[in-house]
Parts: sequence; C-alpha cells; structure tokens
Amino acid sequence: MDKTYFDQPTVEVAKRLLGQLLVHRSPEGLTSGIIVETEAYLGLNDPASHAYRGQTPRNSPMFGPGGHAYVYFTYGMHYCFNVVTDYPGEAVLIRALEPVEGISLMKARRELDDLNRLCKGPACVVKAMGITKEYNGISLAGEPLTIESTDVMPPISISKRIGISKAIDEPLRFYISGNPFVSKLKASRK
DNA sequence: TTATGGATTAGCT
DNA sequence: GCTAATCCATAAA
Repeated sequence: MDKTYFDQPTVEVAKRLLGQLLVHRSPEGLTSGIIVETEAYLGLNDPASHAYRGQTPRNSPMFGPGGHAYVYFTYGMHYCFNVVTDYPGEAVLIRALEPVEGISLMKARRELDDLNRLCKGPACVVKAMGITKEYNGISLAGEPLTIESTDVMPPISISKRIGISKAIDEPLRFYISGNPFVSKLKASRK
C-alpha cells in the first residue's frame, strides 16, 4: 500500500479498497479480512459527513493526512472504522469484510459462531477485528493495523448509502458484486 | 447548562 | 418492519 494510494479522489479510494486485505496484528493474535463493502463520505460537500460543518475535535482525523484511521463512537454502543483520504474532511467507511485469518479469534470477540455475519456491518467489523478508539488517528502504513494490496479487481456494484438521514440518494456505497459477506443486499432504506 | 440525535445492531412482531 | 439499548459530540439557550 503506497502513499500515493490515498491522494486519489475519495470515491476512487472507496472503490479501490474493495478486494484489499485489512490486517490487524493484536496481542491476542492476527485477524484479517477482505474489504467487500465501503461508503464514501465527502466532507465539506456532504451533509451526511461528520466533517460537513467543518473541523471539530471529534472529526479532526478526517482533516489529517490520507491513509490514517478515523474511529468514532455512535449510538451509545458502537464504533465505526474509516480510512481517511488526502482530501480534507473526506473518508471511506469500511462496512463489511470477508473473514480470512484469525476467524476463531473473531468469533470469540463477537461471541458469535456464524461466519457469514462475523464482519457484516461497520460496528461488527470493528468488534471482530478488535479495533478500538485507541486507533483513532493512527497511520495504516504499518503496525498494528494496516491494509495489504492484492491484485484482485473485483466486480463492483454501486448503491445509495445506508443508515443516514441526509443526502440519502447519493450513490456513494460500493460493494463487491454478489459477495455474500456484504451487509445489505438491497440498496438503502428510509 | 441542557437538549438532541446519530455513518448501528439484535431481537421481536 | 419496528424499536430498545445507551453514550457523547455538537447545537441551542
């Protein structure tokens, strides 16, 4: 994963992350999964983005350098994980993974035995991978959390984003066509 | 200082 | 399909 990867437009990064491998080397063990579903959040131009109203203490990682993590807490109980791009306030939400390594550890963290649902949904990804708020703002260029390039060029489907109340019609969700680990088969709700 | 609502999930109807 | 669970950043006063 070279540095120039994240200077692409955020939508482009969101597409290119599909098929890549997210790897976490934790004290408990290694877990990894193929990114199968992402959403783009376009900062100052996007009412649905946390960065829409400008930089705040919470969203400041999104205004930092590309290739860093933005981890935020929401709904009183869940964390979500984003990859920041070089564009100020913009980031890509990782919505789902296809588990590859450390599946038994993921199952333990999730207290769930269902492989298909282990990393299905942004909060599930965070929990299964063992990502915490301590990762907010760190670089993904090396340990302990990183993204490894693969040569695969998966077929990509596009839909509206999920779970938001503003700019709900923007086609900014991307997923690997037909992949059973994608969180929602249908496009958007509400 | 107080109020609001959220880039969700799981479980029940 | 509907809703409870449950914290906290941001907005409003």
